[in-house]
Amino acid sequence: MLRLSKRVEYGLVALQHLARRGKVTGHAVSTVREISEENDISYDLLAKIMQDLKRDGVICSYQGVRGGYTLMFAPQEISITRVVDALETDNSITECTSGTDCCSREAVCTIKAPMHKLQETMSQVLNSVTIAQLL
Amino acid sequence: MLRLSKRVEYGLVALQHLARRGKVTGHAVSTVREISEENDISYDLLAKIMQDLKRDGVICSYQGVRGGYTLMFAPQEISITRVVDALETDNSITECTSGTDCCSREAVCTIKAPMHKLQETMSQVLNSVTIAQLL
DNA sequence: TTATATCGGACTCATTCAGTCCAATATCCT
DNA sequence: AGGATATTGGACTGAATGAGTCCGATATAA
Repeated sequence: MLRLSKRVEYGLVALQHLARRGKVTGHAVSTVREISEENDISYDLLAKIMQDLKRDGVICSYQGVRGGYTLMFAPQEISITRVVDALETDNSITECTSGTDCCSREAVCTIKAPMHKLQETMSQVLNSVTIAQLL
Repeated sequence: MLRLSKRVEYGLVALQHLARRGKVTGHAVSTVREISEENDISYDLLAKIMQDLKRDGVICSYQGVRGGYTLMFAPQEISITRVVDALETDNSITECTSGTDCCSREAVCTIKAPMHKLQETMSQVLNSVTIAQLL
């Protein structure tokens, strides 16, 4: 459907939330609980998303009491592409333009080249928008 | 997943096929059977897609023996946006940017404006690419 | 040591998508 | 007229995906 998943949507909101608290190192600036309540997002679902963002390295976590999350980069250094890559399994517009090989129709596929070009353009757009634009 | 559906993919292939036969008026230039066989696409599925493209007005049909389909516009006048609109129920990147109202989180949504801007940019990209680029 | 967080897996439920099957209708050609 | 060919239309299945839930484990500041 050419749609961003709810995971990405919530991820962007969460990163925006953290960004507004500033990129602080050494301790957490916000918790999943807080972000989920302020933005009306399922706590459990957001918790998963935060873990994925942490795994990607875009945020870091602090466990235990007074724990939570903090940005690892300045907002203008975090592109939407990065968020999508961290939270979705695949972000290619066609099977064709994903990874190395194409779909089962590869041998007869007549739109492979133009689709790659379109993919390139789309990626550039997503790459040019950052969390800073959400503030 | 930010992915074009197979319907759109097949639709583009079919329009490319018709475009290569030229924009002829008065009779069909190709049939579903031919397009499906040459491009290894399910006949039944492609038949549905062609009906939708016809319903949209981007192609016209001729029934019966020696029937089939023909383009209604020059390839450079048919944007991918049009194909997506004809073949997918919704092409907005978020629930937010679709139609009139937003999602259930609308009241607390903090990324509505930037998402609309992103949607705009993405639409422009899809609008700038036409069937002519597939030839 | 307890309250508060993140971590991690398994799980359900609804929706969507790709593809199939079958029957009806239109129309050219012989 | 009649058969072959093609579009039209609806209903249907099965697989995949996505959103969201539930439960328990682990880490850590106070």
